[in-house]
Amino acid sequence: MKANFGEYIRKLRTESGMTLTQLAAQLELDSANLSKIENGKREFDERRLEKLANVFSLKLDDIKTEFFSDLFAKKMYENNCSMETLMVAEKKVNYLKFSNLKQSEIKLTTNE
Amino acid sequence: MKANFGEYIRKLRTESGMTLTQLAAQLELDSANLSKIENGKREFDERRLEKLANVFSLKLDDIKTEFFSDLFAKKMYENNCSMETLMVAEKKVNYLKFSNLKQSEIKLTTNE
DNA sequence: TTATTTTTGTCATATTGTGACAAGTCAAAA
DNA sequence: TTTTGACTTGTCACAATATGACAAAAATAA
Repeated sequence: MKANFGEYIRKLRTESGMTLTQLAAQLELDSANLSKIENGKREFDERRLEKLANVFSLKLDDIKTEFFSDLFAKKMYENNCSMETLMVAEKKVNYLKFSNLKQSEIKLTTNE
Repeated sequence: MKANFGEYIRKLRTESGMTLTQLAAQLELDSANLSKIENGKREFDERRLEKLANVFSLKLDDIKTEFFSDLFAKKMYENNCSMETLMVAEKKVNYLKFSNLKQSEIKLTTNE
């Protein structure tokens, strides 16, 4: 497993035999910057996730899972968060989904 | 349960009978900005977590759990992440902890 | 009403992120 | 050993975002 999104990109890239320059072009960024991303010295811009998925014919959802789990893991590790944090986060996501569901129902009902 | 860290602060504040101005002073920020934070219009600065814990005599770890779980939940919700993301994040945190443990062992062994 | 608390809008400034370029290293091929 | 291509690193200007501060409006309580 890779704990950095950069390493993940590097794996995808090398396995498909591309150079930094080639992939960078497809992602519309500088090869120097892509190098930094792969080496964990810069962050991959969230807004390029879709492009990345397209280049490697991967499902956007899978790429997102990889991307955000890295983000969370890094934060957790840096801040020495208790593992409980993730459990609580799960509850909160469900809560957000639920309350937004209710919201839309209300909107539909009251026809706003 | 509160899904916003701001609501959580508001709850703490009102339960202890403080005004925005009073709490803001203790946190060294403007009451107008604290108001925005409580209403979810601005983010609470991570670097003030310790101050917050002190004001309400809470364990920093608990505050951090609340803070970061909110952060993650919000990201998950906004980006429509699959729930798997959290599971993968958990694995990655363990991986990071493990590899850093190994790192320090190496450092100790080689006395660098 | 008057006083207090809270909310909202705005703006200058601080902080951070990003793209771009130049110059560097490195390894393999010629 | 020179050349070539791939990769890395440093730097800088600029863009995007966050933050603090202040004023003024709105809401609430006395």
